[in-house]
Amino acid sequence: MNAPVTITQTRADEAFDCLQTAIVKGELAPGEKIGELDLCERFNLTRGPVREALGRLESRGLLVRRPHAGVRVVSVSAAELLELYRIREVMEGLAARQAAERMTDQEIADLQATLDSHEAMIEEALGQAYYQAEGDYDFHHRIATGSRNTKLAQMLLGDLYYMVRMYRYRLSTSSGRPHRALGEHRRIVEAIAQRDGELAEFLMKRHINAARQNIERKIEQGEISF
Amino acid sequence: MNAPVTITQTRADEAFDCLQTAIVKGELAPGEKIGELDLCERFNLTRGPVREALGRLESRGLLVRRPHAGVRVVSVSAAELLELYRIREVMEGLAARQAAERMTDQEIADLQATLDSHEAMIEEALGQAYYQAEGDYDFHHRIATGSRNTKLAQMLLGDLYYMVRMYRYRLSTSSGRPHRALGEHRRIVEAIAQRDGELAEFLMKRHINAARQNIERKIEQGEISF
DNA sequence: ATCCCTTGGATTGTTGACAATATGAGAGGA
DNA sequence: TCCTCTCATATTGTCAACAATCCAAGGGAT
Repeated sequence: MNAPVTITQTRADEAFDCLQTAIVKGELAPGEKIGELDLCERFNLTRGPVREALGRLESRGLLVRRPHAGVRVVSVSAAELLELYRIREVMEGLAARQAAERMTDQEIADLQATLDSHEAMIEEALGQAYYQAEGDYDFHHRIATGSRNTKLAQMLLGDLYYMVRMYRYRLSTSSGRPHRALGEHRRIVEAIAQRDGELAEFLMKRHINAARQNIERKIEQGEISF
Repeated sequence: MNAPVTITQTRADEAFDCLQTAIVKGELAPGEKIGELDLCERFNLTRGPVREALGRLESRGLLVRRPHAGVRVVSVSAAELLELYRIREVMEGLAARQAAERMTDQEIADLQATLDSHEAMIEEALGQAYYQAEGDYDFHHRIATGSRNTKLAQMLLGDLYYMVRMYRYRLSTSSGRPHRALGEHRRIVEAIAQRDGELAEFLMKRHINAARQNIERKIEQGEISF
């Protein structure tokens, strides 16, 4: 009867998580060169696990490493960020379609519940950017897993979302957007609830396209520094 | 004046390449448990680099690792393989569209040239499965890079294609398919040459969808063992 | 003054040994 | 005969020292 609470994982996993969150939260700025022993001291780990974590992060595209020259946090240009949204558009469109076909009724109910909670947050918190961002992430997360497409979910959750979130922290969504986004979310869930995969895909693609255009506008207006 | 011929990269990269090709070529069967020491002896490397390579491969989804229990080559079920093609459909559709917008005239000419060479191979080699598979890979490879979408190309070339190729080796394309596939390739390139992104996307999606149905049929007919 | 080469220092890549843990065989009991 | 528990073994995870490589500062030549 071993306690399944064993959260120990492994040192390398620990390093991986720490590094990933540090990158996503912006504690390590894009383009910044990071030394291995700096990280070791920072997380109280030895070089072995840290090194393995660096390898994994590099393979996922969050870090870029040059042999013997150290690793840097990947710096994504404005153009590349927009390209990321183009990818999200097609992939999450597919996720929405498959989610409409495969999500359980329970999952759909939960999804609607989270939207209600998001709405409450927006109302009371005057559209606090943070809650909106987290809520948005939650929404897309659920749909990705709801697609029952292992690889698709893996690519979205393990690759793209981390990259997008990395830039969310400096891209506060514009004032009016949270409400509109919530509305779009509602319509997507509606389509899913009606098991209309085609419509869900269409709405999701339009939703992400709108988000992309929103960012594009901000870049043109110089509200973002890269 | 250092000789730039030293392609040695690093030991870990070497291990990574060896392992990847070994997996793709089927020398390490899906589901097979592989010990670190075995690999060390196999590639004449020490455990450090091998271990790092394992970490990277795991992060890319080609391996699955359980703490203290060893790593196994990922075994993809028939259903998951079909899901992979669903992902390819939307992602390569996007790639084709962007390639139509961004490829240089030279790249397009090269692409057409490779198709000619593929056709010659099919004619003379009686549709040798091997050439067809490699040619097909070449075609999709060029379009992915031609999209000028860094992340998209990275995901296709670094993740999906390896997984698909891994199963290509046991999925000899059906007799009539190479000719049909070549025709579809030609029409896609035609659309790209005319800078018709929308059409290129449509044709590419249909092309991959056809390939998926082809596999689905084979699975139903029990021609494939999983 | 500028450019190129050299050299010292620091950082990364690699190695082999040590510690922790899961797998499997075997003994004992129901 | 089957099941459970224990323990030995092999394999993995981790650590600290060694070797290889790049980067920057400094000196000399043009």
